[in-house]
Amino acid sequence: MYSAAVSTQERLIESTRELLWDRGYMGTSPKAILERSGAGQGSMYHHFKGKPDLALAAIRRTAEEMRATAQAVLSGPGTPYERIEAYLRRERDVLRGCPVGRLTMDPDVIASDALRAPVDATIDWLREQLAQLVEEGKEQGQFARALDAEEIAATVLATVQGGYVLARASGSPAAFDTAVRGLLTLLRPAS
Amino acid sequence: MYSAAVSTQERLIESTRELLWDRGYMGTSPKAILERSGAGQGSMYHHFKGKPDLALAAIRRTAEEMRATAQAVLSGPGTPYERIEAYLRRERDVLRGCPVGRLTMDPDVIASDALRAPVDATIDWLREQLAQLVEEGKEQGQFARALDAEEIAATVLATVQGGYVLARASGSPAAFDTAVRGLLTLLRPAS
DNA sequence: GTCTATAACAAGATAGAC
DNA sequence: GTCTATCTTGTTATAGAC
Repeated sequence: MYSAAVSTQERLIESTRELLWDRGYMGTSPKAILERSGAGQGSMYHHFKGKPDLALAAIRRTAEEMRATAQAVLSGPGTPYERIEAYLRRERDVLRGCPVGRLTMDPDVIASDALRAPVDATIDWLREQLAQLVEEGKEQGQFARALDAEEIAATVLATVQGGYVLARASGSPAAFDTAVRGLLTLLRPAS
Repeated sequence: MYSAAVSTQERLIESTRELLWDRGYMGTSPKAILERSGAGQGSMYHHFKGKPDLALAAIRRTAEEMRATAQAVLSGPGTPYERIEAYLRRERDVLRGCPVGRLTMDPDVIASDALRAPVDATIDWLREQLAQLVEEGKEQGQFARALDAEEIAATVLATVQGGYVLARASGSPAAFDTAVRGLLTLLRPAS
């Protein structure tokens, strides 16, 4: 078989991903997942133990995807500054928010070690990648010696995550871009 | 009467504020509000039209309180840089998140102009205050002329809001402080 | 103003037929 | 593997007594 139809299990995971992104864990009901995926009650409980189990599969996939997307930009061409800039300016569905970061505002996700783990791991990985870039930039003389790579990496990530908050509050993606431009000005090498 | 007992209406609003902070709009049920406040079904629907109406009262009060708290620090003593630092370093219940900012992740809040308005207004006001401080710092020669006050203000706010995300993801307030230290290094006057 | 009763509907899951 | 009951509990509100 060269081209199999997408499985019910697959549709369940993808539907859950979309709903988690838009409505969070609390706001995502099994009923809504079933409606969106076109699956029946029985299918869902056959493939998954329940809502948390299905959500875990969805979150893991979203986390992996985010990692791949970031990887592509961060390990792309250019100087460390340019690659950080590319990460900050990459196309985003700003008003929809970060599919990973938004989960931190879900009490049920934070309360569950299993559900929080992929979120934590993704953000931690991103921080390491950014810190390594900053370190490189310091070695190349592009960034000041006085900068702490771990700190700057956290600031970059926080600006992105916070940019989503500002944008959603104002109802416009512009606020995200403004915050990013501010950070880039502060980071820009003197050269 | 010099000291009246706290009214039922008051207890309803305060209970709603606590629950909104911890569990968001979706996660806050009228039932939970009633249990926490000790009020009955009838009292709630006597004083408020329903959940959105009560939430609006709660959100407005939280927004006002946040403004007052920020005001105290931002218009306190010190140079512009020192006052921004004081804002960034002020005591926060980091793992609990921002009681105003977290509402932007609630689809029902964002979808309602009435509920989003106080959130938007508070963040906008904060941005203006910070921008004014940056402008002052530029005039006093403390910040570089090249800085755009609006942009830097957005970056400062985003770092705070994003700091909460990093902290909740890792389960530790340390991530918030790390991001703030990074930003302060970037902002610090050469002097 | 506050209470209890009631209700219509959604959430989350199980049972068992097909 | 998928489907349709069925079940328990929670959500959000209304009605009407006190």
